[in-house]
Amino acid sequence: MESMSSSAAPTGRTGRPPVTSRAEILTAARRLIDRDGWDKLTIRRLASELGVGATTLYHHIRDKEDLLVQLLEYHVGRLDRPPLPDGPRDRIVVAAAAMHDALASWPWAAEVLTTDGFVGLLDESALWMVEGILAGADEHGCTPEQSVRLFRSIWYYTVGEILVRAHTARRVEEGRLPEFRTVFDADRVPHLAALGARWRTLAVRDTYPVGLQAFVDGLLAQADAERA
Amino acid sequence: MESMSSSAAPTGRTGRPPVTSRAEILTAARRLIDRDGWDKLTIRRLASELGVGATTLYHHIRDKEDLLVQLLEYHVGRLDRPPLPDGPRDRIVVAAAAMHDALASWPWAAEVLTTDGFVGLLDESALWMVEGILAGADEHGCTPEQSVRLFRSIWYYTVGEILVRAHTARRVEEGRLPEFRTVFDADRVPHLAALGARWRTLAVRDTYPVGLQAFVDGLLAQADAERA
DNA sequence: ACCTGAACACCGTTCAAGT
DNA sequence: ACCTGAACACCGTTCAAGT
Repeated sequence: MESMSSSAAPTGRTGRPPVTSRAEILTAARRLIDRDGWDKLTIRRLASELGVGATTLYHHIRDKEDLLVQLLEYHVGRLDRPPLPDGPRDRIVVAAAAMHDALASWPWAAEVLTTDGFVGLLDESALWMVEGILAGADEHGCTPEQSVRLFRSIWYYTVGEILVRAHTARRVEEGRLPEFRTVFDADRVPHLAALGARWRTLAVRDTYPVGLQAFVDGLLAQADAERA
Repeated sequence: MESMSSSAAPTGRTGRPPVTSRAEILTAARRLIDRDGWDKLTIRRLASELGVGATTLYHHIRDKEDLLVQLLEYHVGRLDRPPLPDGPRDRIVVAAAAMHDALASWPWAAEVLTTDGFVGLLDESALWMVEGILAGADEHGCTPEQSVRLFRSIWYYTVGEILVRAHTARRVEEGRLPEFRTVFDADRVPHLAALGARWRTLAVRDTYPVGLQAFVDGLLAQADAERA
């Protein structure tokens, strides 16, 4: 397997030595996103950030999507794990909120997040949140079907919130948020018209946690009723 | 204001006659999406679909995003409106489901859907679903704050479901859905491991409507408790 | 074994010139 | 008033050639 023709190779390997590595690429990608923004992460820019040719990256990643998945997994994996409460209902809420907060830090991962079965791509180290939700549902008395449905429902709510708010935040900092209508036809949409400009004030509030609690309670009650 | 130098102009206008129009552009865009897929909608392709120069389109639309907003509004506006039930709770559920179904037909509108305040971009003809939800919440006894929060929560859930499932569906038909893990470490994630291959079977089910009902009930109960 | 530049097949958008 | 081609500043990815 090994060759002995090459000179000055520290390891027992043959051929041209690597100029970069997976870890280096992922760190540079993160640095680039944090500094220049998510939309600036391109293969070409990432390569020049590393000082290598663009095509070199294709020896370390399959394609751009593979880079995204690796990036998310790499960083979710180094998150520290908060203690989960004892009660099953609260365990679900805390685990889901932790999942939300973890992903909300990397809202750029939309392409990855919106893959059904995304969970199957992750390492065990990033799956304790999923496990926490499933364990809580099970302990509450849910069937496996109900537990999976509960998880998926919460997942949709969480992904939706992250994507909408991330997108909005980006537009705000780019200063190109479309001006919001405050006047509506009171004959056709009376409630909307009555709210008027208050909508805007109310819409910027962070209602994820309180909505999550309502959802978990609703889902658990529904599961109970189904089994009764 | 008017000029009289140009010849053979049917209308009283001056200058070169238009080769296309807003309506023609929107119809062509829809045709292109339906035929070739969402990701094939580019300014250049759309122009050649119409048989005009790419730069011509910039006289009818501001930029690509403007095209998307107009496209969504144009098609949501021609949806027919189902009757809403009398009870406030059921009204919310039916209106939200109608909103979901309408948007799920154009899941490509992700860029538009994930703009907070997206509602403010729409015409009254497309807002009866929003109005239906707000009216139901109000009639149930919700405060304006609670009604807006209820709507936003449902909106996040709905958008998340649409985006995840649309993305998954696209990958399936492109035949590049990542293979799903079915084996997990039973010591670290016992519930996930116990589910194993069943997850995949359960995850393809359409659980949007049943999840919606649980969410609405949870949100209304929460609102009641807050006011008690 | 790994790296590279050239090339391919695209994008959205601007702008000066034409009708 | 409206249309146009050329041009600008980019993309992701492939491939043959180099070390």
